[in-house]
Amino acid sequence: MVTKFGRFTVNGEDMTGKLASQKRVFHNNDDCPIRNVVAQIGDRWSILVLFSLVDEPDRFNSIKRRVEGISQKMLTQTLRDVEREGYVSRTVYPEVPARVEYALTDLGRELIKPLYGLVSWADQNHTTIKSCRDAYDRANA
Amino acid sequence: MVTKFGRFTVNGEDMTGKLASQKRVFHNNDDCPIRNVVAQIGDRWSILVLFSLVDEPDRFNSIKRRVEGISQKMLTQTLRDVEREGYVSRTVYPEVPARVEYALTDLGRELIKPLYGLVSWADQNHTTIKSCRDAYDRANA
DNA sequence: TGCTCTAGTTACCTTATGGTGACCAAGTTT
DNA sequence: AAACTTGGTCACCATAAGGTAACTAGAGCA
Repeated sequence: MVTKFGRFTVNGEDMTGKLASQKRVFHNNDDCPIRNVVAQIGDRWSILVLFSLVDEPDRFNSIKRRVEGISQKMLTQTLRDVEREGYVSRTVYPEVPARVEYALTDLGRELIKPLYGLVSWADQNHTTIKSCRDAYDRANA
Repeated sequence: MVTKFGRFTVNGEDMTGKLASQKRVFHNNDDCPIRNVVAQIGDRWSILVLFSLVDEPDRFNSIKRRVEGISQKMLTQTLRDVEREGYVSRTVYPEVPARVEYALTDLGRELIKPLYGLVSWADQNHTTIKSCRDAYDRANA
């Protein structure tokens, strides 16, 4: 059996059809790819920072100006995190004053593709979701 | 100009090409679809719970057994959240003892599609990411 | 000398998130 | 009557996440 989403692997295992049997257990430890990847980009700033580098590299203060509301501390922290994950590279140019350029790596560009699918969906559906929230809140007031 | 990801809309605005001009600002307020949607499912349990309902509806304690490590409190909270977003429906059957069935809504099933893209990517690339982390940690020890 | 730039770091504080364990109600079984 | 079932709620606590503001380095410029 193949679901409407096609082949379906999670935790490195082909789980196509296993959900249907109600036997599938979803692990939530360090080896779980879902948490391992999604937890890192599910924070307040990572996705915005990654998308700010989609078309070309950019430097620290320029990113800071473009990602509205991010503090210096959080931009540093977010950039370190996405650099550690391998999504972004950091290049220091020994100019005066120092110039530090951040760019998506190949891996980062690969990640942008599924991420873009999610972001587009969010963009197309967020008014629907808002009215769902309102309806829920009215029903549970 | 169209990016390699095709048309690109964020915040309801066609931003294709705007990134390239370095003019694009990423808002992070209540009207930002990215945060509005991603922040809700970027928590510790939502994605796992949503995927546990992909193939058929399931009831509270069965989900609890299948989503490893989730506490009763967090399952309740997560289910209320995804219900409020409109991704999941909650049906009480007046049996004895009470049976409560959770199922993906049409909207929830729509969300699963881009989410599945992300989860698959995570599954295929998490070993790469792990070695990126190790390399980063070695370089910055 | 003092002020400017970029790209940070650090200390401190507040809020958000999530975990534990006790408790609850309605009804059925022993 | 006591215990067990499902599907929760509630109070309490610990930690994580994130914001603010001050401070730093290295070099150029007035």
